[in-house]
Amino acid sequence: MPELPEAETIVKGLSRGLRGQQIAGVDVVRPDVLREPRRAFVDKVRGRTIRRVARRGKNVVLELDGDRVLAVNLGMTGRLLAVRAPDARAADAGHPAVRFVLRSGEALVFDDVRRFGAVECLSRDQWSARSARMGPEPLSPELTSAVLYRRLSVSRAPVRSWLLDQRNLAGVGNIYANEALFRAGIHPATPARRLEPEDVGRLHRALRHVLRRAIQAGGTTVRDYRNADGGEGSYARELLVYGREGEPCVRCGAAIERVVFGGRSAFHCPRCQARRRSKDG
DNA sequence: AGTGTATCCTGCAGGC
DNA sequence: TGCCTGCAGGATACAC
Repeated sequence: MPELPEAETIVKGLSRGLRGQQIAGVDVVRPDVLREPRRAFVDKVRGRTIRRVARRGKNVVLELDGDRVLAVNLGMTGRLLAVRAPDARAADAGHPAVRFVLRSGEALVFDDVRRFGAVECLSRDQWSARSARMGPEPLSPELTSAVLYRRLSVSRAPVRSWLLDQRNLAGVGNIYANEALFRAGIHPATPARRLEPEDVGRLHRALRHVLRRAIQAGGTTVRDYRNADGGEGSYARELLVYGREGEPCVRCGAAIERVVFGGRSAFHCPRCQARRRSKDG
């Protein structure tokens, strides 16, 4: 599940090769990853030059000339692959959904087995509006512990659900939410507003630590995630709770538990992340 | 404002 | 062995 560190890794891998490149042609293999008719999309993208490759939350953002933005949400299994050789078959071995053929003969392929991902071409204004609906970047200096506390304190949602909501924070998904909560010693089902400032301080530090480390490691490959060159991220080795149901907690030895709420698995150590009673009112 | 459920989709693991 | 079922889940829509 590509989250912030995976999107960041992809951006780093693509930036140098894409900047300044002109998109000569667009081959839409799977139109259902678009959010508009194929023809309209192709007409907007073809001939544009890529000015910059950036990230916002979990999205990879290609800024094009003509005030257009190509926004890619990787969904569950999406990949953005840089294809160096003009007729490289490597990318076709998977599940190509959209292929951007560059003037240089190279290509950028959006590949997505399950097609939960999306590729959209928006005006700069449309993208700004979309971005404004997302929460702050967790690694931005503007997101202080105090700001985080203020935002959490007005929500009754379980803190894990709160962290996953892109309107609250941009880029955190289930893996890093679980890992950060473990490091902060907070039970994932704790109502957000019940967290004390010290809890939020620990959560803030844990989030930043986990996201930074995961970026250094090139992201987490559990199964599907690949970087722009098709390589895997190595942060899976450092996961302490995610996917480790029944295994001993690295800190206390208790068996890691999995609970499902909000339609997703939450992994935690029952001893290090003691559940707090939720008090009414 | 919150929860739960269904939807999209395919690969794979587990059960028998 | 091989089929079948269920599960994985990011974002979103919808009912309650």
